[in-house]
Amino acid sequence: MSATLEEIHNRLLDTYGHQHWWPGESPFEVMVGAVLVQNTSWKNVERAIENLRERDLLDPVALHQVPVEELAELIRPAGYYRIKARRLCNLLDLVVERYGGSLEAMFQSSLETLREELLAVNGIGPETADSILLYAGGMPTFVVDTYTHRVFARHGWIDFSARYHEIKEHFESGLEKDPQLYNEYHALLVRVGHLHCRKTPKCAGCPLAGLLPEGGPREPEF
DNA sequence: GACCAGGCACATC
DNA sequence: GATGTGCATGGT
Repeated sequence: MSATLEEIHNRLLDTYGHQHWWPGESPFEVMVGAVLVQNTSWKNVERAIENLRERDLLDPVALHQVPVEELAELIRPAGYYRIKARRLCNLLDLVVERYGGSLEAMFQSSLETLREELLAVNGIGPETADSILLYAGGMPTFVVDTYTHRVFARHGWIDFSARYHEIKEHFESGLEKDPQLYNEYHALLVRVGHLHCRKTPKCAGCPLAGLLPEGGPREPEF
């Protein structure tokens, strides 16, 4: 590896600046957004969240009262609306039944315990769980997404076959255990990925282009 | 019209 | 463990 994790981060930060992901939103709104954004553009998620806000449903107990069919219609703009409604209900069951509807109480749990509990919810996978823990709870867990995988594999910094947990460990073992840093790093990777590292790479103008291996980006099948 | 987006569960081999 | 498929709206 020709650049450290910190150097890569700083290069991205110099280019794009702070991303302010989920800065002024409530933890609950962040949690809902984490589910709705699964394989979906953020723009669509915003419309769905607006629908909930207009009805004062951005509250765990209030949203828990809403029948799943009604919830589905409200979040329709986010896509996959029927399955996401079910997933939100599953998550709300955990929040309300185990933590009395208090996210504050929920985030008192240890990172390890809470991560297990979230992963046990049908519809919450590793990325959604880590997004909730990091962005809603401020807990130090690194979020890995498609762009993280793609950007790092194409530069030869990890293997294309690396699994979620391996990539997460790669970052967490090479960085200070700092939620702010994890937050910014992940957001910056999404930013550079969105601009330069989609299914077909656009390396011209990419701040990481100078770090590419000989012959350009690695390409198995993505 | 084709392609894509801040995944996940489930079926099958 | 590795692949393949369904889920769905809205932007480019």
